[in-house]
Amino acid sequence: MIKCVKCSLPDEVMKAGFVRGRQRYYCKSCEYHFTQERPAPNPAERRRRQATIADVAKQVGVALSTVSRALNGHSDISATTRQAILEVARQLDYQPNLLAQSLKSRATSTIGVVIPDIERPFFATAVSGIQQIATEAGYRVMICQSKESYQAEVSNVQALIASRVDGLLICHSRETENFDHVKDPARRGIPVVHFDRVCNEVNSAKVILDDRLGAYNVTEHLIEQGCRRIAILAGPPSLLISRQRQAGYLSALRRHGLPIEDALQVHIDFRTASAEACLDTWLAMPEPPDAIFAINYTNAFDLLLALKKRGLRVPEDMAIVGFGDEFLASLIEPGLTTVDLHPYRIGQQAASLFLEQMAQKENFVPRTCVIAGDLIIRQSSLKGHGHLAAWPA
Amino acid sequence: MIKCVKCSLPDEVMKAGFVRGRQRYYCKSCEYHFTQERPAPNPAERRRRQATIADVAKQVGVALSTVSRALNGHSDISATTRQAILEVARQLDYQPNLLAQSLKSRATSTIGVVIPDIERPFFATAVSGIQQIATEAGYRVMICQSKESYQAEVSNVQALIASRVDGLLICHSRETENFDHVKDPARRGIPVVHFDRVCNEVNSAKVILDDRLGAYNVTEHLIEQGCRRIAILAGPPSLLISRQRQAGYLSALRRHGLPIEDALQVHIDFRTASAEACLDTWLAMPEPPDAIFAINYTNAFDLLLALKKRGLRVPEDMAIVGFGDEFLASLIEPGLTTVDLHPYRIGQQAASLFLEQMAQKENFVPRTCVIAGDLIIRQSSLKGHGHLAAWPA
DNA sequence: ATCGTTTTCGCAAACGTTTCCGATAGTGTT
DNA sequence: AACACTATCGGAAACGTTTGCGAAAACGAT
Repeated sequence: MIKCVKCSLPDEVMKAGFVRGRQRYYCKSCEYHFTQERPAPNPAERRRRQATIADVAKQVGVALSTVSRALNGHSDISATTRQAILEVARQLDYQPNLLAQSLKSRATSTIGVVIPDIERPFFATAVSGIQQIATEAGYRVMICQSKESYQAEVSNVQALIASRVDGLLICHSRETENFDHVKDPARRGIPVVHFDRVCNEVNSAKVILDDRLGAYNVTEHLIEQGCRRIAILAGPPSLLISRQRQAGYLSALRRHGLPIEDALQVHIDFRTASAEACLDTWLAMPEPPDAIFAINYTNAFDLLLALKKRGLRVPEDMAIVGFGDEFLASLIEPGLTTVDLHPYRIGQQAASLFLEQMAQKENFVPRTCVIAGDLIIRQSSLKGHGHLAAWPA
Repeated sequence: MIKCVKCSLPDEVMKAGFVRGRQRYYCKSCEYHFTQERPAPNPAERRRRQATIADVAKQVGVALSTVSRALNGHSDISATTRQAILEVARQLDYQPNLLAQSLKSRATSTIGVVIPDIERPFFATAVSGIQQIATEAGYRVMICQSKESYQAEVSNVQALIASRVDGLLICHSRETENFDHVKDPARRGIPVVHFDRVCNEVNSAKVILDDRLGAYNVTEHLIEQGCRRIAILAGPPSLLISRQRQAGYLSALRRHGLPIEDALQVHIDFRTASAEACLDTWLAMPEPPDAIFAINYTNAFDLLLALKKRGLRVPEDMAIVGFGDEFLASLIEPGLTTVDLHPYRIGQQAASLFLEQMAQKENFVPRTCVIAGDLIIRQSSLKGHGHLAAWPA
């Protein structure tokens, strides 16, 4: 017979249900419910715990608050107790629990970054720029990749919000067309900064690069080199960068009074095969182009290789210019003329905008920073007709 | 005269100190201490707060525990209340606070990764591999860069511990010689996995790449191509990878009965200038080498360019092979023969080892995985004398 | 000795969850 | 009815910090 845990009288005990796998009893005399006790948890089971403020306090013989004050360098504490506490904390390998601190302070000192792909040099460098500024300001950085997937991007943003990041720096995936997931943190009062691929539906700070100007400059450079039939290998018309860079190209042609020819403007999907096919079409023309501006840097490489394969010389027979990723561009032969987009600077600027917003709080007015690209002239465009021909490669 | 906040009698009130900027009083009749009240905090000051479980509970009219059960899909709840709670949670844009959850559960579902530099393709790819496995298993990834600084590495590790990551994946900086900061998490019961640049002082799981075998293979390939005087452009002898790759090189030479010549083994500091200087020394020899194995991929590029500048043909006059970073290697002309180190696989393996350790808990025995590199043959080494000459580039 | 002041420290309430445990009301079953 | 059982729900204690506020002790000056 089961004995009551209070009066220890087995007589008055009766069964009273079965809950969550355990028998329940009721003692009539005590009017008390109780259940079979649970098997003791395996002591080896529970994970070794890290030292807490309570451990330190107990060992020193003071209150929790005193330990907290000692560790945080507060004033309300005597030098001797502070020393004793610090000593014990060191002994116990005490490391403050950031989770608890953040929960209490409602701030994590962490900013979330969402990028399409860390493997692309542009983003890796941008992240480095972000991290430099953030670290200097005492913030940690949490990086997420969307891998160009809208779904992944949304879940990344939600995870970052759930982690209560203090800010969100994002470059949208190529797929993203719905921006509700970014409006959300903004509504929650989390500062949002867009960079590179921005979104105009949200009233956020933005860092963009001047695609139009960059394309203008690189096209103008070709014109100065004596090129007269300049082709452009553009991307999908749906992409903003594609349209912007084409606009810069057209603007340069117009400015210098060159004819604009539809056959010399082709939109492709950035794949190598498409680039080669396009090149062949151009080469088969009665009057082929004397220069090609590839708005995507991998396509520029494709063209260089394809031309070499076809026995054509760069830049003598055909000048080639690209856009971005100047590190790779400097390695190949001939060196590829391109526009340095300063991804590091873009990252820095994005982080700075976040810091600015944190400092100004409510009265921050989101603004847009434009980072101008710099024309980097290398062998692939140096026809030697212009005044720039003497430049060092 | 100040009135007592309890009895409202001004007579018995006397001053009783001055604490933290505010006057303190004592009422004799009530035996009660009190201070001047603090100016009310600016209501606009306090940050907009995100909805919590309490907000949902209040609006629905149930207890906190009920809301928690509803949100977590627990069983002890009726379908109707669950629906009502979910509805209100949606209305209020409720997002669970991961900080609080982690604090309670003592687990963050986050793994910390420390790498030297995210801008290096090898690490960017490795991180991607880590992230894939981690994400699939429901873990988030927190990335830190040491930028090859020991100090930064230590502070990164401490920050990750403070954030209570569930695991630590680390590739040491070049500077790191003291490994106490990694022993620390291990002592705390945090699983540690080393990858690429490991540390043997800690009893952790490790993922390493087979430098020796890779170097052996690439050297043997050169021999098969008919090369007989193979030089090696090694790195600082202090670096383990440098010694390992040299060992593989020597082993291949010995295996094939080729003489080993000290003049053909040079240790440099990986800089471009050093590589060029070394090349010139070799070219000035009465009997120059017919192939060079550069253990660092950037040096391999340096050599390609330098040779071209000197009017020498690759691979006819000089074969060149590199090590790692096969993406870049495929872009240049001629394509660089190299060893694919499979950084993605290394990252995946590291993450898998962590998961394994989490699953097995106490009875996990740390083991070391070796990822073998694959020889990727391209133009730069194809002298056409061997049976591999027919391979597609 | 009295009283104002300063220094130092403890108590307890947050922060937002989860979860154990007990308490009901309802539902069948003898 | 009496009893056994199930389905729901609330209360409260954690998790590890920080911090406001009160209390006690020490100190100095009347």
